[in-house]
Amino acid sequence: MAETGRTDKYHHGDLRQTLMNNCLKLIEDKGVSGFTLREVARISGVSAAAPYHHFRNKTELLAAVAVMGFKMLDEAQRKASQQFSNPGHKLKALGKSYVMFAVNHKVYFHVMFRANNEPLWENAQVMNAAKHALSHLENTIRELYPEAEKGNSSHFQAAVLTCWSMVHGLASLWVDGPLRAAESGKLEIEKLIDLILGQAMTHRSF
Amino acid sequence: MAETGRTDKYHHGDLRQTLMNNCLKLIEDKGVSGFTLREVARISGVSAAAPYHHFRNKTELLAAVAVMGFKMLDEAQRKASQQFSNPGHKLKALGKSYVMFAVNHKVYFHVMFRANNEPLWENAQVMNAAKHALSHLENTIRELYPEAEKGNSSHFQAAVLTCWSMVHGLASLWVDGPLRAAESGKLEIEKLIDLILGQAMTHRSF
DNA sequence: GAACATATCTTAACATTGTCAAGATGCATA
DNA sequence: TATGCATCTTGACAATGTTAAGATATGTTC
Repeated sequence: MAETGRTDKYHHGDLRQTLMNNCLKLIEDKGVSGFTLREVARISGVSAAAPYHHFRNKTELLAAVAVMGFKMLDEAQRKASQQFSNPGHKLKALGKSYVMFAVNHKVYFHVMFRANNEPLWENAQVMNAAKHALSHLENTIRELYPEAEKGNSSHFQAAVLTCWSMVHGLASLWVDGPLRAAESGKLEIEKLIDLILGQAMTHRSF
Repeated sequence: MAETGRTDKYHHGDLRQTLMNNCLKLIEDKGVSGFTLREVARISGVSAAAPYHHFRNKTELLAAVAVMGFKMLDEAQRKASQQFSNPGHKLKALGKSYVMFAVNHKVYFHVMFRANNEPLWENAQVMNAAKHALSHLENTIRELYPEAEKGNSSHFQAAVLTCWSMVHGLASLWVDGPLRAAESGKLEIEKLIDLILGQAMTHRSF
């Protein structure tokens, strides 16, 4: 009651945050396509026009949720990288943390990268939060290749991108459905991650 | 004129295909979010209700487009794998072909994997077309690991998934924006692919 | 060729949506 | 206490997805 609905005050108190929470709840229930600004307002106990005093439009609500998501991912990555001092182990932990974030927070991941098919990445706040979340990977690769960044910077970027693509691809295939839809689902996702990260990262450079 | 608009006949002739073509054109122009069934009908020169005689709803139009996309990808993968006989080279060619497909047919890729945020993967036709497109990768990995599939099948699945995740991740990061938005865009995408596939696949197992 | 069944298309309507303009209400500050 | 600002509401607008009922062409059967 106190969480979802309105208070009895005319001024809601913290409508902005309430809208963001209910936005997530709604997407969890009905998917991003069935998500409606009006219904978020309804659930939050305010009129359809009320959200416009806190977000310029529907897309900006989603952008705000995406920023929250990136902050959560950032936090998860930070914790993961703190578990190990060895850069190789650190890298593997980061990868697992990335994929598990997508698995455990499917909705966030969806909004962060797919949004409402809107170009969320032009939003400076989103970009910034995303950069922070990605910095852990970059730092760890810097530890792994102290020399790489100096001479051939493109080689460093490629290394970052290789790792990012790997885990982002796995996460995307899971979140978007094809992986769960395929019979590969027999393997539980967590074991799968270990298997794959082992296969991809154990070899030599990572 | 003949392509986009209607014919003078009452019966359109091939409205189904016309709708699919204009669906793509519209998404190219306005993005998936700005895509409207009514406007597709308008562009095609028919009434708003006409498409419902060819597709059950908006999602099924997109599903049909997705199937077309997977057939194109299938064809591209087939050509790529035929260029080499060595399985290692073949695998690299498949990877490059996958990513380049996403880059050159952004809209198709978007519809195939993101759709309208709808669960396209429950559609049997989509699933089937996707499996075909993926079979080339599976076959090539089978060639690489003749022994893998027998004893430990999960190891084989993991190998397939590792490669798929790699290229799908790269493609997704490009299509969804983050890669183009980041400064990494300095590197042209094609060189980037070569760099990454080289880094990821040259090592040992692939 | 005429009659008829069927596929294809249109018009008209419905509930819903995102968004905006104008007005109401409460809060804080002078 | 009076004034100004942030917050919320009501009411409206055009647009959308979708359906029902009716019109028109096409092809098949006699």
